[in-house]
This record gives sequence, structure tokens and C-alpha cells, in this order.
Amino acid sequence: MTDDVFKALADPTRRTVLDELTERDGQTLFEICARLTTKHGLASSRQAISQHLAVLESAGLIRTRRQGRYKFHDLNTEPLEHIVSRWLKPERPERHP
Amino acid sequence: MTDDVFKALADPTRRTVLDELTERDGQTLFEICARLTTKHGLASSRQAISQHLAVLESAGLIRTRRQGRYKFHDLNTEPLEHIVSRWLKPERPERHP
DNA sequence: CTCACAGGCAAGTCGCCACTTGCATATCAT
DNA sequence: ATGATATGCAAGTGGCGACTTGCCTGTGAG
Repeated sequence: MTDDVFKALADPTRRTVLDELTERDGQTLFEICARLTTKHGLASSRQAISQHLAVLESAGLIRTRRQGRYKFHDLNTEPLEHIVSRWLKPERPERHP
Repeated sequence: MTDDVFKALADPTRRTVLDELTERDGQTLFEICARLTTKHGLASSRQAISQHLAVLESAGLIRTRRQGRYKFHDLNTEPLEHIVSRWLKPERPERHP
């Protein structure tokens, strides 16, 4: 469960995918591939990204919806919310200026 | 930098070590080994835990202090504080009831 | 219908990581 | 000093994970 989330976050390419989806949600596989190479300087093949997306989805960090021949990928940050709180002392509410 | 932190968190044994140090800070290697086997049901060798502690330390999640023949391990949660905030939308301040 | 496009599946390769094994060093009690 | 305690170092092994390669399925435009 949380093990899948941490394993998914262990790979830098997958974290960059999450970055890209944070900036623009609901992208297809090809869009993600294109933007990873151009904007982030990553030369990853389509199959590699496809497998990364599968890992992210089975970790619950991505939800997908099919529409015709397109498959859109939506970010789901819910598994991230309290993933590190187990090690943090009970704190004063954080400031978000 | 953050890559080391995520890689360190990828291993379930290392996360359990952080759990143990959260509960009781400043333990030695042998203390951690003993408590992992008894309380957490993990049968890890001393050398294995030693290498895990080295990974956690180089990730900045643990600070160590020598005292005679003992080496105490102190938790450092600072690298964890904002490790996932890059994917979280700017939020209303969380409630800590 | 036909073909280009978007994506899926599966086997295989390669490198890294967790763990072991064996020995070495340092500190303290007696 | 001697042995027990606490830890360190380094080479070797096994398995998992990231990536490739090749082919297949489904969808929609012309």
C-alpha cells in the first residue's frame, strides 16, 4: 500500500512525470513523452514512460480515463498527503504565506 | 539531494528504522537491531541494519554522534518536511486536532 | 476500406541494491 | 593485558527494477 507509493516515488523519472502532471493535468502518454524530452531534457522511450505510468497508477498516484483512442492521466495527490506525517512530531499548523 | 531521500525511503526496513527512532531517539546500532527483531518482527542482521543506517545518514535523515564505543543515531526529519509539497496544490492550512 | 495514430503486451538484457561473509578496529570492564 | 563489546570495511552473491525490442490491438481520419 504505502510501500507502492514510496517505491513509485523512488525513481526520478516518475517524479518528473508527477511534476509534469502537476503543471498540466490530464495528459496522454504521447504528450507526457514529448514534454519530458523538450522541457525536462529526458530522453525516455514511449514504452519506458508507459511502464512508469503503470507503476504510478498501481500506486494510486494517477487515475486514468479512456476516451476513444486517447487515455488521459490525472494526478491524484491523496496518497501523498500523509505519507511522511508518521515521522513528524505533532506540529504547530504550518504557515502558507 | 532529494533523490537520496526518496531512495532511502524506498526500503521498508529503513522506514521501520525511522519509525523506531521516532519512538525512541538516539539509539545505538545494537539497540535498533534488537528492537527491530522483537517489536517489529524483522530478522535483519547487524550488518544489514548498519548499511541501512549509512544510507539514511547520507540522505540526511539521521545524524550520528560518537561517545566512546557507542554511536548514537538521532532522527532528522528536516529533509522530510517539504519533500512532497511540490505536488500538492496550495492548500488551506491543515488542521491538527 | 485502408492506413496512420495511440496505446498494450511480453520476453529478454543489464545494472543496481539488499544482504551475506569474513575479517579488522576501537573501546571498556576485569 | 586480555577478553568482551560495539562498530567498521570490503568483496561477493542473488534478485528486482528500468529499459529495450518486437509485435499486437484498437480507434478514427481520409
